[in-house]
Amino acid sequence: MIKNTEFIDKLRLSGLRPTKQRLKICEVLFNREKTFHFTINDLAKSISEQLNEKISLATVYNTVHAFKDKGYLKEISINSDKSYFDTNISNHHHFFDEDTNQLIDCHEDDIEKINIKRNITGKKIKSVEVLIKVASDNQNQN
Amino acid sequence: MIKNTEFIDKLRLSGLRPTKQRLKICEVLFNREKTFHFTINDLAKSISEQLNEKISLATVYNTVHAFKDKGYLKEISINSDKSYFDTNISNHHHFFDEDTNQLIDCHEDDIEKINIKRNITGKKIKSVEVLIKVASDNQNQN
DNA sequence: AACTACATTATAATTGTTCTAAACTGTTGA
DNA sequence: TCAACAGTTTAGAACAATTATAATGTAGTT
Ligand SMILES: [Mn+2]
Ligand SMILES: [Mn+2]
Ligand SMILES: [Zn+2]
Ligand SMILES: [Zn+2]
Repeated sequence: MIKNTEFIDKLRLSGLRPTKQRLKICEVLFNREKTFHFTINDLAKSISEQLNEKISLATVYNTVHAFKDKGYLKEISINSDKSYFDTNISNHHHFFDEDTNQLIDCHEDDIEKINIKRNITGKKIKSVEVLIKVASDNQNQN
Repeated sequence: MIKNTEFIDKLRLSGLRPTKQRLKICEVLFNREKTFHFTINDLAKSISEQLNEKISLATVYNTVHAFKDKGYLKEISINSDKSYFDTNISNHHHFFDEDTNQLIDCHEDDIEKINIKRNITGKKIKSVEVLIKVASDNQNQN
């Protein structure tokens, strides 16, 4: 369990003021055993469940974007009209369960290292993401 | 250059009526040398450029979804708030140029075959997609 | 304490997409 | 051939996710 002062230091070091709202969001995001894959709505729900006072939706968006910009969150590309975020900021890939809309981390051993043999002239690789969509056997494709 | 009657047959075989609008969209989508990666907006623009009479945006959406359902188009997952489609329906991966927002096909030899060594119990793999984001060297990450 | 820049908030605006329901058209078979 | 019907198109409304706005609040500095 991470102490509040650690969050305060981390925020200050990033040039973000440690406000009440940001600290609460830190708790919800980072005070957990396992990786949290979430949409803004998931996060807002987690917040309101664990909190008496409320945080404005705009602040949730602002904070998630600030944390992403500072590298404390990753955004995951899923074919959907909503964004997913990830507290696991290491390079890793995902399974996406189409039945439950849940992301599952791929671990080092789950997938062989991606070896890209071509490069685009004048361009640098910014990220490589593998998304493996899964669903129950008795599910219609796509 | 594909003849109009071929499109008519293809549509009829799929249980889709060969309407004026669908045939025009077929022309724009499939009467080209190279793969077309597009957003609905790109397609609507291409249509209005090549056409005197106009096609309703709702029809463009309807048709693209119908074609996707019939397997004539693929939808590509990009971290963005808009959907991308692909006339290349083979299994393949993509580079995404963040400077221009253009997709580039990965060919067979560009990337080693993805080898997934883990499976999710009770779930079947529906798709495996690799997205390699690229940008100019002097670009800020993500 | 006062100042200032940064942050929060409610709410409006924007954007991509889907829905609706009325008008239209391709197909069928009497 | 043509009426009937199901499928299709359409404009515009509705919707959902996200971003912008601008007023109010607050953390950090002096
Ligand atoms: Mn989609
Ligand atoms: Mn959207
Ligand atoms: Zn993850
Ligand atoms: Zn492609």
